[in-house]
Amino acid sequence: MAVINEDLAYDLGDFFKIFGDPTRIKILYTLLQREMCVSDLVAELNINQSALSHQLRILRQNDIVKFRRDGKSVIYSLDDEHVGILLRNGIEHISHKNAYDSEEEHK
Amino acid sequence: MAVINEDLAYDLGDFFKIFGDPTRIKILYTLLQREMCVSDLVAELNINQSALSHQLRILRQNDIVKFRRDGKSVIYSLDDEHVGILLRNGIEHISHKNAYDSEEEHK
DNA sequence: TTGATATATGAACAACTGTTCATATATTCA
DNA sequence: TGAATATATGAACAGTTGTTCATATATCAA
Repeated sequence: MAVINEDLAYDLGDFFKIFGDPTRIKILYTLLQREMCVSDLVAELNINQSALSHQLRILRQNDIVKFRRDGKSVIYSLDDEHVGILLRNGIEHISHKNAYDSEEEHK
Repeated sequence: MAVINEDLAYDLGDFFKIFGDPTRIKILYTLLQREMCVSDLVAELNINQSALSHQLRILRQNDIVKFRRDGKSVIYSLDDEHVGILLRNGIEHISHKNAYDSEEEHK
């Protein structure tokens, strides 16, 4: 084992970076529940259409979401089983931390 | 369920952002194996002492690592069980992706 | 105390990131 | 074909991030 491979460190960093933005989190959290077309995402998430499209491209290019065209719409969905696990993992961490924080407040 | 809470989206984003940097990944990957003092990390990871210290502060402030002083040294270790799970999750994702990529190359 | 060693911090700066605006492309329908 | 709708893309810009250099703080040993 010893030292982490330099490339792996960069790849891992790049991978987690994808989840390091609230807009992308919103998108992924939504797609975790059901596939959805762009205009529905715009409506539901209250994000500028262009900003959403830019973020979807990032998710696409990193194989986090997949998409198919249906008439005029493009329908996006999660491409990876790990995404859900990862998000839930993060949520768990945050809720534990918040629970601990409010415990502290009572002292 | 429906739409993700705005605060949660930001908190989750901030959480994952911590893992979105190769220097921090190197640090965490190393601490996953054993606790270590700063100068050992400097030597092992070949990172500038100041840069390392700045990154350790970020990890500290986000309760990802904990530390204790031992004489002149400060010894860091992981503070959270989730970190290992998260890293392994990311590594798994990347290795699957790479496996798939090289599969593609053969076509 | 003084010098040596270990770690932390602040300021400055270059590089990167996400958003917006304008516009391009794609599809459907009349 | 032309208009309407849905989505994507490029350029510009402000804000953020990570590194470096210089320096501060902390601990130990003489």
